[in-house]
Parts: sequence; structure tokens; C-alpha cells
Amino acid sequence: MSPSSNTRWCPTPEQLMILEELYRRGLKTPNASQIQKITAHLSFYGKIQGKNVFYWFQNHKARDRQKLRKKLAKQLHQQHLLQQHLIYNQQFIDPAQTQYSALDFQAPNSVFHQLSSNCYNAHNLHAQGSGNISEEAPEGLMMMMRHESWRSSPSDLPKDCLIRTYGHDSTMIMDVGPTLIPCCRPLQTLELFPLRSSSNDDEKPVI
Amino acid sequence: MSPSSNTRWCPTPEQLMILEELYRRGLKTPNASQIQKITAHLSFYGKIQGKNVFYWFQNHKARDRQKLRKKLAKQLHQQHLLQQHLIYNQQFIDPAQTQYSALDFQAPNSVFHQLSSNCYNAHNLHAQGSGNISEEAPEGLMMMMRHESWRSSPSDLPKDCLIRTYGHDSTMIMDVGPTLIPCCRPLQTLELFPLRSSSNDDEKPVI
DNA sequence: GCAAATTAATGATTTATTCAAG
DNA sequence: CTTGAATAAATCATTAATTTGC
Repeated sequence: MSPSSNTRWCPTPEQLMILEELYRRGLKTPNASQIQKITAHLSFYGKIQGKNVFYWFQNHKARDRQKLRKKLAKQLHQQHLLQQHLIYNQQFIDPAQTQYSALDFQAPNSVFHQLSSNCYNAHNLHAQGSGNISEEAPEGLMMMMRHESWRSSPSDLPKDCLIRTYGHDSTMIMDVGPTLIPCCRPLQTLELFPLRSSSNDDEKPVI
Repeated sequence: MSPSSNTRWCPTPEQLMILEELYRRGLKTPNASQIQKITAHLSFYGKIQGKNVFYWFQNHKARDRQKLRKKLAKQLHQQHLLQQHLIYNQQFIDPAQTQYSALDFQAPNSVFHQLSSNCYNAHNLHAQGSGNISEEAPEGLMMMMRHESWRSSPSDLPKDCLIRTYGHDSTMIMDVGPTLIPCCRPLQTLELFPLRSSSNDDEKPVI
């Protein structure tokens, strides 16, 4: 209609920044007065009208909600799929033991249950030839094991191992590869759920 | 070395889903035993090795942290920019009143402060001709005002208004446009900070 | 629509840091 | 204080997504 502005509002980075900050601080649905003030302030950074601010908050809130919904839906879907296809999959779990409800996460054979275990099934580790492995990693890291002897003669290692050099010593990563399926049947039922980082809790790293 | 797999692991959707779910549930740094079990389970869905699982958790955790850091940095930056360029900008605020520290969020002229106001500066609203506006929106919605009479004769509205029809009543959006800068100087100092959604609190929408 | 080109994600590796034991 | 194990951070490299010109 009006010949002056046929193009839609394009927020400047500063305008966006300020709007986002206001939103983040809890302003979700500004009233007329608030919109006015915001508009006045933002107009310093570029052409802007009250309706732009109004629409921005409307859209932003709506899209926030939408994002949240999608996230929750995804989570539910994942959980569902997990239960359907993995935890009680007969290929993995001894059928004789699967008398649990498909929704019971406490079932001892669930992968979650197994992974919360503190007991190491040592016999699983050396499924592929390896007299080298002296001990199971004690509640600590990976299948990285440092041996002075390895550094000098890497050729006599099992082919599924991976050697890396850290300055003056070496690291071996054992390949537990794709051939271990039959090994996971005799897993013991061990502990309940406290999956929360059994080794060390570093959710909040010190920065 | 080995001729079979020169290409990097490419997780199947199921594998990814399971890894993500485990991570989401709190497993951040699986130990050797856990990696083994996960690998065994995931191998049902496609070729996979222990190191893949190990690396996946390493990377995922690191990138999570990184994302979080970036988010926090952005927030701080926004806050900073806000303070520098908006709140105490001399173009906006009466210089006679700005004897506050640039970091003092309690300063009465800050936009945050102003926006947390419950007191409506009614004289700002009808800066552009409008005998139509009977009242300031009371702590409620937008400058949306429902009037049966408006619906029938939209032609006599000020050109800077925008009419929309919601079912059986109408909405008007007043354009407070880019010309209001001088209007924001006489704003009163009003209230302290509780910006948290003065009208309605919908941070966690009911889904 | 499609295929080259560009960009973003992410798997894999290397380097730096932390921390506890001796 | 030194050393070694464990982890975090930085980086490299390849694959997936996206854009762009035809």
C-alpha cells in the first residue's frame, strides 16, 4: 500500500541481539507500552516499527515452543525404538530370561542395565588372541594399556590392535570389533540403574 | 594397512539413536567394559568397532561442552553489548540523569528497568494522531483492542494501524514506527527488575 | 532438476592439561 | 617434584548437507 516500504523488516544484528536478550530474560509477550519502548530504543540501530517487535516476539515464542515439542517427541521416539529393537531383541538376549515387561528398564539384560555394571566380564576382553593383556582397566579409562615392550616391536601385535605413540610411550587400542555378538549372551545381571558416569562425574567441567 | 576398511565408521540411524540415548541418560565416559558391551550390541545394526564407540563418546562430550561454552559466551556478549550501546546510550537517555555506573542494572533509565514497569506512560501511546484509542492495554496483551464497531468501518482508522480479524473480533496493531525516538526521553523511573514475564509466565508450555 | 562447489558435521588423531601416587 | 594414567582440548580429514549456476 504505502509506497515507501514495500520490503519486510530485516533486523540488524544489534536489534536481534537485544530482542533475544530481552526474550532470554523472560520477556515473552510484551504489552503495548513495552513494545513501544523497545521499538523506540531499537530504532537507533535501524528502521523498525512496533508491529515488527510485536511479530518478532510472537514468532519467537511460537518457535521456541515448537522446538521444545519436537525435542520431546524425538526423545520419546528414541526411547520407544530402543525398547523395541534393542533391549529385548531376541538376537541379543537369551530368550529364556526375557520375561520382563517391554517397559521395564530394570530388566537385568537390558543394555542399560548391563552398562551400569561395575563387574567386568573379563572373559569378553580377549576374545581375539592376546596374551598381552594383563588386566582389565580398573573402573578407569578405555582399553588403552601402556607397555614399554610394545614400543620397540609393534609388528608382533594382534592385527586388531592399534598403536599410538605419546611422546615417549605407546598406547594400544584393542579392537573389539564387529565379531563379538556371540560374546554378549553370557553377560551377568549385575546392578541397577545408576548409569550416571560410574567412573567419574564430569558433567560440569571446570573451565 | 588392512585392505578391508579404508573408510571411517558411518553410524546407522539406530546406532546413533542408541548412543544418543545412552548419552542423554548420563553415560558420558564409558569404561572399557561398557564400550565393549555397547559395541557388541550395536554391531547388530552394522559394522562397528570399540574405538568407534570410544571416539563417539569423546567427541560427543567435547562438542556438548563446546556448544555450552559458546552459548554462555554469546549470552555474556549480548549482555555486554546491550549495556554498552543501548541502556546508557546518551542518544536515548537524558544526560542529566545518567550518573550511574555503566554496569549498574538498577539504573532507572535502563531499558530493562523501564520495561519492567507496571506504570504505563499513556502519553507516549498516541504520539501519532488517534482519538480512537480509549485506553492503554491493562497489563494484558498487545495493543490489541477489540471493538465491535471497528470491524464494520476499517477505512477511518489511522493509516499506521493494522487490522486483523480473529474469528468474531478484531485486532489492531498500532504502528509506533521509527519516528518515536524523541518520545522516549521523558520516561519515568518506575520499578526494579522483575522482568520475568510481567503479563503471563509461559516458559514451560503445557503440551 | 541436477551436478559441481561450498559449507557444516562429525569421525579420528594428536597435543596439552590435570591429578594422584610414589 | 616427578611420573604416569586419565581426560580434555585442539586439530586433521572425510563425509553429509546445502548452495549455486546451468
